[in-house]
Amino acid sequence: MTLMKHAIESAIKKVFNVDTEVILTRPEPEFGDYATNIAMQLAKQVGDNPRKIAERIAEELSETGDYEAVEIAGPGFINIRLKPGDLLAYTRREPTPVRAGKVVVIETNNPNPFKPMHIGHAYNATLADTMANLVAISGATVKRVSYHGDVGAHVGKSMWALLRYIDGDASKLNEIPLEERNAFMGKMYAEGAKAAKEDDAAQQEIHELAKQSFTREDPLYKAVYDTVFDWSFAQIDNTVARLGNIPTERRYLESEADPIGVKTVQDNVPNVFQESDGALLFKGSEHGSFDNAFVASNGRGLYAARDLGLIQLKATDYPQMDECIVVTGSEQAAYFKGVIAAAELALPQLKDKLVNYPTGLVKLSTGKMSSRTGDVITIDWLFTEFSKAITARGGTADDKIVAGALRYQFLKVKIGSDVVFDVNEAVSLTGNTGSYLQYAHARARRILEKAEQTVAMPAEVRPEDRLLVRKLGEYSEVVTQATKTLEPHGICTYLFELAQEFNRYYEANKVLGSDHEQHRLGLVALYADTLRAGLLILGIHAPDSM
RNA sequence: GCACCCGUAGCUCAGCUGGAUAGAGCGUCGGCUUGCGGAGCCGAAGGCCAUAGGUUCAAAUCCUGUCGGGUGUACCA
Repeated sequence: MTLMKHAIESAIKKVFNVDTEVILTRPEPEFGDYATNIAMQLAKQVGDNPRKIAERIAEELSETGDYEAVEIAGPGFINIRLKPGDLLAYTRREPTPVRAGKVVVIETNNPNPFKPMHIGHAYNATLADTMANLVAISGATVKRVSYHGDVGAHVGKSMWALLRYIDGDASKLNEIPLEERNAFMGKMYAEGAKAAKEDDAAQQEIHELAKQSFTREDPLYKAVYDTVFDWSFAQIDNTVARLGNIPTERRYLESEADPIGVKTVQDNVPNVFQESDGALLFKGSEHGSFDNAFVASNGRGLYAARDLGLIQLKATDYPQMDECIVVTGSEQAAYFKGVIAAAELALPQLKDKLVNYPTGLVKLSTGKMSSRTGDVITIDWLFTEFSKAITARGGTADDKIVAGALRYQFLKVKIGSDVVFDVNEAVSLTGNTGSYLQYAHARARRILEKAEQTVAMPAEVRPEDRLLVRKLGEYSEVVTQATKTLEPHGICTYLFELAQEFNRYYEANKVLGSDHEQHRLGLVALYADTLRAGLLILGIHAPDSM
């Protein structure tokens, strides 16, 4: 494509003596393989009508003999049709390495211990993990990390309920079976949250217990804390792995980030932070955010200070870091704007390295959920529902299949839009779903498996192949675009279109036993490999059977 | 109040670096048994792209106003 772009640019230079950048698009297949509207853009500058300009350029391009056809259409579009050989060459999967040589640190999960994991965590984790995949595809070295709130208010709430539950005997926790721990932790948190809201005395205790989370001096407190802390991370690690995420290489905790952040804030008074009512605040309102306290009037570090500390921990662990990506809910967008602005002022060496991607919320079509009341859709429940649906179709529902369906549901939506999660739709397995793609892949593999000859790259493009081959040729462009913006949804759309294109082909053209068996097997293999490669980027397993 | 995000088919969403008849899935209605997995394929109905202006040869796409929805707004995370 770059070659073609340059060819057109130099044709323009030659004919009109104008330097310009040509953008090629993919038009409707009836028009050709590539199109550009450059003639219309040049009309004013060159002072001629667009169709004439287009004709001059087309003439020049035709003379090279590099294309099957160059045509003018409509108000001045130049449509280019590739030669069959080139059409095939374009199917090579070689996305442009737009981040070659960079080092990128990205948080690929950040659920808090002591709280239940819900569908929102699954969304954040799968999206961030997929973005990390895109970073890797773009030629960078990816460092996957995680960050968790191990101290503070939510811990106080859980500890309040936990301490009442054990009633002085920490060994009571050992009686809770492994498979009930998640539900138990959720229940404890919900109870504490409820008490904090409704009962003033309890609120005082919870406040006290929250403070203790920093020191954990009391032996009973420590025993309970340590046990549930371990349970939490066992759950988090297990769930994240189950979702198909690649493991992280470093886990950061708020308790370790806190002192570093507090010191940074204190060291930068008054140039970056100002004292106000005893608290140290950052005037985020002057940076597109809002004024926010980083250190409380009692000297304790707040969330923002911890984020400042976290950034430095990352920079220390990964001194080559060029970019530091955090994916969060959109409700934190303004907050992060403030943190990043403050960080760039206090830590100028990190300027332009910090990026926050705000995502939409996960909403359920069935109604609201709330972790406060314990009324949440858990990830375990989702896995169970998917399994049931797949089994009902006569398929085998291992975790990899289920995770694929789940991931796709999250990834197909543009980052920033809310994900309306309709469990019935997600589980339906038809239409634009992960299951459709996995099934499509399995079917293609099945054909190859049955073939009694070795499969090689197709050597030609027959007329009935054209649409499929053209679609295959879009892979590198789509993936390159996705790596630039770190948005996976375009890959989802593309893979779905590709699978549809193949299903059409497959419906109309017999492969095994046909006169063109060898040729068509080559196409099937190329398609199956392309589909698998795309799914791999999304972290979705492409099964050979299901 | 102020700031940011959003408003595309009944529902859920693509399309937004301006371009050729606005696309898909679900749902609805109608087709497809010889041929490899029907979790599929083909077709139909369904849109003043919230609304009013502006910029442009060209606007769903850019700018402004209005209406409607969401989120945020310092010592929670």
